[in-house]
Amino acid sequence: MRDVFEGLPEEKKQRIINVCVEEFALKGYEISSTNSMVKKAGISKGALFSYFGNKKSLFLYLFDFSLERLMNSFDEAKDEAPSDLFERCVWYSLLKMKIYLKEPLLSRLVVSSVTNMPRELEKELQEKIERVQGKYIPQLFDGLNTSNFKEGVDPQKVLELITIFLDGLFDKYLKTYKHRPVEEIFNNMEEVMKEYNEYIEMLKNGVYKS
Amino acid sequence: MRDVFEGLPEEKKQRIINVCVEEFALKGYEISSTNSMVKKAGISKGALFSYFGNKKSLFLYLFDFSLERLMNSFDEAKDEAPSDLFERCVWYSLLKMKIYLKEPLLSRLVVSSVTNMPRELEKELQEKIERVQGKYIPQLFDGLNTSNFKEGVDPQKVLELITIFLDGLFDKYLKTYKHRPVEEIFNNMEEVMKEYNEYIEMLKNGVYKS
Amino acid sequence: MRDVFEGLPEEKKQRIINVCVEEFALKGYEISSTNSMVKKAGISKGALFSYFGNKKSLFLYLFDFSLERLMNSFDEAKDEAPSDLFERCVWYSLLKMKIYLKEPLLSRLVVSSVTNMPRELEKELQEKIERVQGKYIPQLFDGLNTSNFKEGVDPQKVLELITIFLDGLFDKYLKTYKHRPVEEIFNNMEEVMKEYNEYIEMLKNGVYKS
Amino acid sequence: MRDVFEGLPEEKKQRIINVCVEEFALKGYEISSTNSMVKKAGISKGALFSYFGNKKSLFLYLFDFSLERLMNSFDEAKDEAPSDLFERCVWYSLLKMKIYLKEPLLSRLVVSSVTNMPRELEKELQEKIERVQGKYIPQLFDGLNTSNFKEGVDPQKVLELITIFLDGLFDKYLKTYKHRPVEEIFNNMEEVMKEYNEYIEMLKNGVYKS
DNA sequence: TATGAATGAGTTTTCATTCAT
DNA sequence: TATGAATGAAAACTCATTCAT
Repeated sequence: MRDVFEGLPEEKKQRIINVCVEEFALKGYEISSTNSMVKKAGISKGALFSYFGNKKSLFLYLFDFSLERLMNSFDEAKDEAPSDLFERCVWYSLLKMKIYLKEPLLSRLVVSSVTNMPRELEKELQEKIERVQGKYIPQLFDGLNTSNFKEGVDPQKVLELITIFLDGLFDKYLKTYKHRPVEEIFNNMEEVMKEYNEYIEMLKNGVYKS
Repeated sequence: MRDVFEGLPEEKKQRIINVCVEEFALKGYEISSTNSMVKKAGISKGALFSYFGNKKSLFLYLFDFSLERLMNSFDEAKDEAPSDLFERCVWYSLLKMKIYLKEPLLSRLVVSSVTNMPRELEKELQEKIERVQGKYIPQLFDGLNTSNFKEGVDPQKVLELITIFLDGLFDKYLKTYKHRPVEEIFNNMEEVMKEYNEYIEMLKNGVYKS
Repeated sequence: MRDVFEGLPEEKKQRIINVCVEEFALKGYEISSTNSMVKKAGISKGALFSYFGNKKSLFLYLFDFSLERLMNSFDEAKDEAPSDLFERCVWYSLLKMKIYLKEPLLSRLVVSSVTNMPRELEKELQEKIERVQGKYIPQLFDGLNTSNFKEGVDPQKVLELITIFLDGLFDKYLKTYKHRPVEEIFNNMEEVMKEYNEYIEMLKNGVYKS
Repeated sequence: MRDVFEGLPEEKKQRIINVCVEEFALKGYEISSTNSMVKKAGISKGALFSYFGNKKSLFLYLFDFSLERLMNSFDEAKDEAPSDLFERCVWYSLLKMKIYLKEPLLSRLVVSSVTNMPRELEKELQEKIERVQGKYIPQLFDGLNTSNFKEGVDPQKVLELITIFLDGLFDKYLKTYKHRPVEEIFNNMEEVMKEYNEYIEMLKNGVYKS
């Protein structure tokens, strides 16, 4: 059944994936309409359902597809991970940002359906997420050098502090640039980096007089 | 049109608001059903639509209502704001948490419809959010004492650092306690405060050996 | 929900019932189309589903409706039941025929959905049938006079013999007159009666030389 | 068009026929799915439609096929027909039962589509049935010995009486054993025969005191 | 003003049939 | 000939919105 879809000409496959990902990413699972998808993709209702069986399977296919593509981008960059905690976190945060900017729809599909899980998909999505987290999170925070830390500072807590902050910063950027073209963000990357570094400096050395 | 609603007996108005807020807060804009609302509120379909015109207006009314109530809670607490930057931020973050716990449905309605803006409402919501931010954010961070700061540290940036971090921490708590009863959170408040203080300590004095 | 339907003007109720009974009686449950029903009845899709909820409930309502009407006709005639076994059976068979001819669609709906039970309705229909049989069958074969029977003849077996035969004869008439107007059958009633009597004579006294 | 099908290797033809007969016999015309048939038969959709043109023609082909096979079984047994009316009828009824048990699917296809004629096929099926009845019925009741009959008894009517009764009895058995395995019926054959004989005795000599 | 029955375009899904390969 | 992907009308059902009462 899904083999039929996989055997389609690449151009057509891509068109269908793009259309459906866009619909799901922008509207969310429940509101998205298979009607609207087939119209935009220029295929028949019957075709879509012969490829994927039903709306739920279609969504899960696209979720897997998106997740894999995003994770591949992570894997490609994995070897460049710096060993210093701060640098590692910054690198990771910027990597997330680059990937989001390179694949905004795939990213949105994954992120929004995880933060706002449709009831019907809860079990399946939960499982997929846990599998990915189990595989990637340990990898990303392995082999970290914490020798620079003050005594009495819990490295785990520091990691959490930085992660929470950088995730928040990431969200802020996303909101800021949501309605602007992608290029503009890339052009401002230098400025973004400068800001990152300022924050990191504060986290490293504190903001109070010693 | 809306005047008719405002002229209703207070008890009936409240009942309608409560029912509709709950529906929207728990299910989201698109999935929520006016049918289910009128049934739960014990009014007729015609009534609801004569009060609010359509689903969209109903939602925007409730959004305004919720936002105002939440902002009033802020205003009431405004005078207790500590003047030290860190204390102010922590106070603000805890205030947000208390308000969320006091009015979970109003808060959820606002927060979830901002993070997950329904297509149809994007413009209007964007505008409302910006108006509120423009009014409240400067107020909240006025008259701060920054005399403890190291030289060369930009107080505005520090503010942003802390705010972003504490908002992220807040979100983490929300997710953690999403499926548990409100009381449990109050009971754990002490532990939460301890964690807050640890993080604040790190932010103040840094995590690297000086 | 069904109250709404019951509260409709009698004329409209009848129109809807007639249209839906006809569709179900002639096509059977699965093939019958709610689309086609609403078109023929001149109401909207929404209306039909607000009256009955879904196709299954609609059908069960009409089944109950039909069964009750048919059973009422039986009840009205009950007191005229002869006490002789043969006469009783003939009377019963002719009564069935008269009712079938008076309400051919209601009868067909009931008969055809019992002989050809749609999987989806099996449980419900089975139950209804059993309830009716439990109530009517004992009534119909009560107080029979079997004093005329030869010795060694089991009255129960005779009853079965006659019932099976008369039911078969009934079916034969139905098939014969299926495509002809109802009046024609009424006009031929005399002939039908004659045939019945001939058969009964044979059953009573046998066909072999004694 | 159908020649292509007839020219197929016998094994393939049989497989297709078996699969389609089973589907139609168990589900009925309208509910049966050509999709499911081609899957089970291991052929392509195109093939099925190139052999038979459309679903209707496919069904009519299988109906003819089934009818012919069943009628052949009758023909093979024809010479064993007893000449006494009663014996002939009983023989005939048991023959029908044997054939039904030997070819339950072919029989079910024919019987169920005759008792519950799909709208779309009514005309064609009607015609086929009449042709078969016109050919076989006279044959089967030829050369009967009616010398044992009472005077004044119309042999034609007796024949009809017995036929209608035995057909009804047959139906009753079918319903009784509908959900049980075929073997069970064969095992109970003795009991069935006993019941037949009891009824026949009643028909011969009547049930009233002479 | 208030009611709630009525509307109909919308949803997901199925399936006999066609036709390019 | 044979294939099976593609088609699209049709199915059951929903729901925001309207309007006669």
